[in-house]
Amino acid sequence: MVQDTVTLRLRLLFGDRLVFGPGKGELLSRIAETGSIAAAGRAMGMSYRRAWALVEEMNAAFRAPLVLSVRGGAGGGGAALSPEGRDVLAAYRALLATIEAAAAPEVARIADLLSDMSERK
Amino acid sequence: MVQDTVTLRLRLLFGDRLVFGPGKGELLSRIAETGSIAAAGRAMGMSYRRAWALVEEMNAAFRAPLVLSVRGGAGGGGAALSPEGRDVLAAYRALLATIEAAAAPEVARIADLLSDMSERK
DNA sequence: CGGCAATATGTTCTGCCAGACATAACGAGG
DNA sequence: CCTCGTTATGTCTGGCAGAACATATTGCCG
Repeated sequence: MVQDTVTLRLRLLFGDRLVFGPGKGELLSRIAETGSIAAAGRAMGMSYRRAWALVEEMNAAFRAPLVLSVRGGAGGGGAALSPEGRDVLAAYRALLATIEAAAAPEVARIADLLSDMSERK
Repeated sequence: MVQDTVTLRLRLLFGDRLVFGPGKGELLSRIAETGSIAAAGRAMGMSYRRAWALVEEMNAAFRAPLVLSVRGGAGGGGAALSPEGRDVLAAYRALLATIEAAAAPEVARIADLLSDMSERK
């Protein structure tokens, strides 16, 4: 095997506006596991400001908000995925899996033509 | 159908360096059809500077240069795809086709959850 | 009731990358 | 031998996305 890791980054555009990509995917995922926009942002080295902006953008783009948030209360508040949020995340993950499987042969073809990466830092 | 156009943008990363994406794909394609880096750049509203930089990057990343260029001579010079260049382009196009087919159901799932875009400018 | 941690949102600062501009070298052909 | 269009490469600059900073608000819990 010539190269260490091959990753596919997939972005979905509807019309000409970007709706979903790796960043929002991971953000959604981290919100689900941490129950907090702030914690999710911290986990990916992203300012809360930006994390929140992405959430806002998603909530506006979809028919129903993907992230539900409450403020005040125990622990200051929190956030969680709505059913739609879980749906979108699941669909996106499935998409990646499907694509990675389907793409394997062509990816290998391209990888074979790459210069050897073992001698790169 | 709720939304007009759905497009998938796919980027390939090997290790952590980006190697190939939509921009380089189209550039390669246009170089093949125009026989010139400058013309290819113009065709996609890209400065020659940038087009050339992308070519340089690709040529460096792959085992053999994807684009062969000559300067001076009839018409000032020109560029063409090397066999490896044609291979990579063909593989990338095949990749896109494969993926678009495989992705259709999940994309539809996500699209269904989008807010209606017919009432957006 | 006051502290805490998170959501929510405005304002300002900044690093960096894309594009603009400049210039050299090149080589066939008139 | 001069023109022309292209490759090749350096430098400068403006815009803007994202970070940094600032503040208000909310509601449980000790």
